[in-house]
Amino acid sequence: MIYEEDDHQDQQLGGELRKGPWTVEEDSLLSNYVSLHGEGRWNSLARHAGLKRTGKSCRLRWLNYLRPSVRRGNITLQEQLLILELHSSYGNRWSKIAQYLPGRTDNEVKNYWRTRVQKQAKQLKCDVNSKQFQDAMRYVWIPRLIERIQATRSDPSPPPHPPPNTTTTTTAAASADFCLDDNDVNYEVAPWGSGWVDPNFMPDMSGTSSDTSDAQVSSVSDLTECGNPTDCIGGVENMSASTSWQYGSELQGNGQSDQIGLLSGGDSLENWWSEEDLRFFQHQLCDEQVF
DNA sequence: AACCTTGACAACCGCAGAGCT
DNA sequence: GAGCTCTGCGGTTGTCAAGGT
Repeated sequence: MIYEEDDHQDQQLGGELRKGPWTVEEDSLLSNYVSLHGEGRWNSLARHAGLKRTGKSCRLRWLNYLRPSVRRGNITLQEQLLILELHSSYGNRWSKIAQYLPGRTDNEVKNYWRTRVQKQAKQLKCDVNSKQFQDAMRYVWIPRLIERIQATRSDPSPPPHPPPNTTTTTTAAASADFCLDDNDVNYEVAPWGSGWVDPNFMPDMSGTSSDTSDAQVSSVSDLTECGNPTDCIGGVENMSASTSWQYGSELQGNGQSDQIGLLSGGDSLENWWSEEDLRFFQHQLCDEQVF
């Protein structure tokens, strides 16, 4: 790559630099220029397009907002499930997670996590990266998400597609739920999965689990150990049968079997935790948290 | 009606890695 | 190999609208 035209650094634009929200005119300039000349070389692009923005700003605006493939609107239940599970594999590697959510940007995934998921952790008075909260997601939230997905299966909303250029084997959950189009060959799916819903896993009720506060979630290797992906999860259908009630039984035994949020409707995450859940987790799982 | 809080989203910043001169 | 620039990523902050008081 030749940089001879890119000698000007962002700061050399000096006081002309614009910041803050983009105007319609700026969006138009950027869109038109990219459609004519393609992406890349953002600093040069910014100058030649007549934008008083940094290259970084232009790139961000294009990738997160103007790009035609950007998908806008609410995060679907399937996408929520994907995010939760992928985060278990990749941690805060938002761009990696976003690869599995076509049309979604890393920024969007990151924002979702911060505004929604962290809120749930807060409700449980857990740190979002604690093992306790991981367990809460694994044994309560995800099974409930799956049930809600099944309950809304008649919803014709198009399933998200897996990312391109990955070579990982397909997990049943992914293939069953997110790649419904048989014509959509060549999809490959995330290497997550086994740990989340393996019936052999049960929450650490001892309260003695070590703090995993640094997003040290289950490693990818953990999740890819399973030779046959279908053995790991068995698809969402099987997940429900084998996991949801089973994990839920810990809680359902406490009398909250109807608290899965299925009947409440909507995609709000407000009601994922019943009062029983909150008490349960706060008392038995989160005692050691200092959140 | 005014003010405050909250949530969602957009945008910026700093850093690290890759590639080029 | 050193220095420079670009690109991409993750963390953080800013903005605005909606809802509540």
